[in-house]
Amino acid sequence: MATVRKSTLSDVARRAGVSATTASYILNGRSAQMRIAPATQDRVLKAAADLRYRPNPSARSLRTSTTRTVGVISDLVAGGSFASQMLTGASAAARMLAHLIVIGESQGDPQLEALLVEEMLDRHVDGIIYATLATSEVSVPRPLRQQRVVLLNCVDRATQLPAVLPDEYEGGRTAVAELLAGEVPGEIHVVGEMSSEGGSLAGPLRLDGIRDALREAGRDLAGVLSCPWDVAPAFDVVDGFLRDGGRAAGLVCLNDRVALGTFQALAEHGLVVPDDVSVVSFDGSELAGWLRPRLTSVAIPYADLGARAVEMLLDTKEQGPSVVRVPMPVARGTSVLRAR
Amino acid sequence: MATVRKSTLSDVARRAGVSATTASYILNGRSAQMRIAPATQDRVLKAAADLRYRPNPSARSLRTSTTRTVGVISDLVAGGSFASQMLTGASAAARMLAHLIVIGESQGDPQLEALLVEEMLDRHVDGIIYATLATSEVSVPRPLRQQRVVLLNCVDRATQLPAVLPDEYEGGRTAVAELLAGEVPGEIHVVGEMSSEGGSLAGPLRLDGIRDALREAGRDLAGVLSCPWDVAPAFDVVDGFLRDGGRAAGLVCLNDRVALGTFQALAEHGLVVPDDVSVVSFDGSELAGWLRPRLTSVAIPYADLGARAVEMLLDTKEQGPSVVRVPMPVARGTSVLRAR
DNA sequence: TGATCCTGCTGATTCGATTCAGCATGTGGT
DNA sequence: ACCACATGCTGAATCGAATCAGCAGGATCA
Repeated sequence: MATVRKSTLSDVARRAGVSATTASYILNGRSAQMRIAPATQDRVLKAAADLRYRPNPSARSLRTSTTRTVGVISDLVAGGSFASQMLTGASAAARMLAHLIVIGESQGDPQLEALLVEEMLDRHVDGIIYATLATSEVSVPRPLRQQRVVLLNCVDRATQLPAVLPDEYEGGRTAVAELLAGEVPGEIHVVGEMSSEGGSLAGPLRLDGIRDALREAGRDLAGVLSCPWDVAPAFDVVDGFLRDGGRAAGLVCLNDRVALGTFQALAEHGLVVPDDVSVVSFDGSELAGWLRPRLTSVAIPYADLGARAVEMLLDTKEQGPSVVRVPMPVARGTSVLRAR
Repeated sequence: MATVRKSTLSDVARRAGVSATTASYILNGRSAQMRIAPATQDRVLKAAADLRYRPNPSARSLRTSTTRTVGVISDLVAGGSFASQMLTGASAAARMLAHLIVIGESQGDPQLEALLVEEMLDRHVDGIIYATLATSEVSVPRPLRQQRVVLLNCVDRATQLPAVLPDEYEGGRTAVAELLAGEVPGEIHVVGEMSSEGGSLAGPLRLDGIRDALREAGRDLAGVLSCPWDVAPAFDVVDGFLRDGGRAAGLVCLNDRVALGTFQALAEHGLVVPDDVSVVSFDGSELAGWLRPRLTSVAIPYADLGARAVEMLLDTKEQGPSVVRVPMPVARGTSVLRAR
């Protein structure tokens, strides 16, 4: 642990033969306003380089009360690659802006959440990103309200805080576009829950987009096979549908897990994707790429969301509350029957 | 942004009618050695509570040069839930020890990695966890060597740094135990790559465990279907095997993606899991739970790894270099034929 | 020759907590 | 009545950088 003693501003100043004050001005790029002679400037810069001078962030923070860190608080119940990707984006954006990311996971526990918020505020993070796994409506903890905050993947109607979300409505339209770019000679159904309980906002918006896009194409939505967004429920509902003699040429699954369940049910009934049924989905998860055939999925741009959130947070142009919708790109597979 | 002015130690001291020195001693639990009168102690504690005093971490760090943060540097190429789970564990453990986690993702880029290391050292993190996605042999960046470091999911033979890894060998044995707890009236094969290139250490160790456990049970390994650890390659190799007339009663897949490919190939050949073939796997990912039937998988305890790494890092008992192997628990599904 | 201005720098203070060294009291012993 | 000692507290320095106010010294002008 024999760490080399770090050199301080005074070390640099001494080596350059100037006062710490002067060195400070120069190293902070304020030479101009302070009328520092170019020669002096060079000497100090050289000294700093020689000594590998790196300012002590604690000292700086103490004076300026900014820490060049941003806190990310999420409920992200481990597992999904959500957190991972979102943090990747956030972390990259933060690096660009010379910040580091401090994380805290509330695991959905309001008390833990409050603790984490407090701890981050104690440490004077320059801002906090409040993220949720599922797109949802939230009520941010009190102490956060008068801080720099950006909501990620959620909104808080009460407070009008700035937020970053996927553009679910356009995503819905995109899914339909993918489907109709192929051959779909029959009914189109949606698979997935749309009951508004649970607070997820994604479902209704995607469904709106799907409905509108279909209508504009002169087709309509034959029905919705309603189920929770998971593999087994999706299997059951699609299995039931087929067992009852239901037939569809196109299925829009509301996420990739639903699509997996759907694939399994279709296989069980001897139906082949995409020859018998075309399938598109949402999430753009790894899973989509693992299926046979590979699934066309409208992706949730987690990394982008993370990056945008950080940028908004650190953007000094203090624009008012605003909600940014990030486009959902397509991860294209071969689950849609090609047009002849 | 109208943040309430935070109260300082002097505020507390003034309110309690003592000096800042005294307040400091009391709040740091050093009343005893400093012979503070109980009454004074109570007054200070009360004042601190009244004012909702929270020490300023920057000031404290400046004096003590400890920051109550730990850095996590990983290559974690987004996507896998690896990072997410590992951070969950790390973050929980850190909370217990009153620390926060600062993250940095190197994306496998040594230059970026060096930058991140530097930035974290600048900020005086109390220690760094150096993590890799795939269990592998690494060479940690220079500046890290004389710091408090714990390797996570990797080892550095050159430096003998402490490390935390899954117990892959025992995991291999566990997989076999799961398989043989059922009915496996025929050959047992392994599916997955075992060439030692790439630096992944998991494969060979799992394979050793598998071989030893089989031998001890009086069975042997009929063969290894070699392929990269991913869905499509696994599908191809198993498909080829079956096409060539190969038959197996038990398959040990080296990870869950391989197992998915294997499931797909088996289905293609009309083979039913577990009736015709029993399958076990490694990873314990969500995917295992999504398959039909649910896959029995020996889990990589990411959260535990993260937690253990943090604990080792912050454990002051400065024990020498040591390598900890964390047990791999079973996520049990129904992919093994039940014994009659 | 002195008043004025500009140039180029520096001293001293501040941020908030920690910590060493030491200073008043009060108590006990002789 | 005087010294020794324990008790209970405090002053001042310190960590490293930022920043305000201001000071020499030379040039410029009347």
